[in-house]
Amino acid sequence: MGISGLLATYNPLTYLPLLSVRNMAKKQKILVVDDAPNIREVVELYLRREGYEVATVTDGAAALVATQRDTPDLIILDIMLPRLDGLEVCRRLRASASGAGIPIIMLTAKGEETDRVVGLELGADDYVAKPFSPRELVARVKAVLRRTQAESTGVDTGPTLEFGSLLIDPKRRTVTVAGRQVDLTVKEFDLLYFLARHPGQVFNREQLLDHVWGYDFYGDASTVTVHVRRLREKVEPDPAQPRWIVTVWGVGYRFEEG
Amino acid sequence: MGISGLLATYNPLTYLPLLSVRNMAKKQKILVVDDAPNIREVVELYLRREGYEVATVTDGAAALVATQRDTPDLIILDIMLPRLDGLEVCRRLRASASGAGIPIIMLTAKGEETDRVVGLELGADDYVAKPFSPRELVARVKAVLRRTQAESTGVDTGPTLEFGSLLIDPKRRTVTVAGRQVDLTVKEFDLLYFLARHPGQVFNREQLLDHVWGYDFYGDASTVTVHVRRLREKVEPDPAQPRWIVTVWGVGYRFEEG
DNA sequence: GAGACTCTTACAAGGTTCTTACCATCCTAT
DNA sequence: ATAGGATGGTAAGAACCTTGTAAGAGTCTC
Repeated sequence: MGISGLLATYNPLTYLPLLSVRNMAKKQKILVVDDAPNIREVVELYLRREGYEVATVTDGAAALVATQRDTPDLIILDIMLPRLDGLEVCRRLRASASGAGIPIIMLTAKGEETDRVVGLELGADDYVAKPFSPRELVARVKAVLRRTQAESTGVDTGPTLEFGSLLIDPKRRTVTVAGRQVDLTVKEFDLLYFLARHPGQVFNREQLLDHVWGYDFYGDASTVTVHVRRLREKVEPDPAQPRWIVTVWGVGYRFEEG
Repeated sequence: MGISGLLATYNPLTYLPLLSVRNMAKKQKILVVDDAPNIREVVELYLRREGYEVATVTDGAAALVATQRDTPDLIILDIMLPRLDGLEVCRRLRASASGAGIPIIMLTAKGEETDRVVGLELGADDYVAKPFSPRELVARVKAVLRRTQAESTGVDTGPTLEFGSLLIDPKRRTVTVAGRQVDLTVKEFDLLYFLARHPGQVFNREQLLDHVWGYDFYGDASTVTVHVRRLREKVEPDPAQPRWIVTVWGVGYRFEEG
């Protein structure tokens, strides 16, 4: 008996407070495709715990059938599969009318770096390397769903923001201060745009790392400090007396509108 | 010289190891599970240096017991262990109600039947291959804690409170009195927000220390007095005749609505 | 109304957190 | 390859907050 037996025996689902997929009216369906039973079960467990509806299949051919039948909201696809491998499944889904729009997260074994490129080229939305933590997978699932659903509702790039003489245009990725265009680097822009999209709200450095740098950033919180400094240097009329990017002592930073 | 002079001699703050775990008031506990004494020592040393509280055990069974007893914030778990190996410990923790939420970092020996292990390792939040640098391990610990804490604390800032012309917004960490924004320090804000969340209820200074400063604060009750004073200075229209933060003579303070 | 207790106010010391400047590393485009 | 920019990290100093003490004002009790 392997992991599956044990897990079944101690099924923790019973105790867990089901925290929810936000205020989604209906449960979202996820299809898990992997030939290893233990992976299927662990992934299923964690996704259910988050309130998703989960179906599992063990090979590529079955994946195609299940997609047709169930029209899942997202597919988690192992690359190494019997009969029809993950890349091929991905290719066929993208070619088909019904499967083209469904987001896919690929599972790859460690060291198969090349698969990432191929997978993403074929239209996968994200990829996760084994061994992965279920928590991470869940985070990615949420991120991908958020992204793709935002896209389908037309909020591709956010709106242009304006605060007095400060103009932030996400489409062009440019910032204008008092009519003068300012060149920001990628991180600088992302940081500014994130803060400005939540005016008034205080974020500590850890939260900013999560939102701007991403879930899988191994780094120090001082990174945020440095970027804030450089951002102020470029954007603020008087960097020592910031008007927009304000320090909240002992907590973090806040974007202050005009 | 009175009692106060004597008390000053024993000022407890002087002795406290004032290591900082960032802006978290409480020290975080980490459980290290490894049978190799030198690894335990090095890891413990580096983690303590970063301000974490560290416990160590040498085998899997002890790890389960220690987890139950201490409820650590994170577990560092070697795979190769006597009695009960790391994978099994991980599995059982994930299946238990109390251990399911605790993040785990696995230590794996390099080149150790990677393909087989890959499937079984699921359930940990991160993996570090031996030999590893202590710096890297510390970086990973921080990253994992950041992720998991963002999950749990990210959503639950309390509600905005309103009492007549007084507005308390925990998301922005600002207070508005009669339309005018007032800047509060961390402690001032926490104190006000705590009192305002329990309107009418009287708290003595010790209770306020417990709730706002934390259970592990060794300090004088006069601290509360000083903070109440400054809070009134900033928030009350007439600090000498407080309208909201009222003194209950001989007992403590109470927040009075409108 | 006096004494004792409690609270308010002002202030200084010490610690923590932020800013600033600088350096190392990585990536990219020439 | 190499130069340049972008990014991430570190250390010193400044700015600010926190906290304890002491003196003065207020309040309760006898």
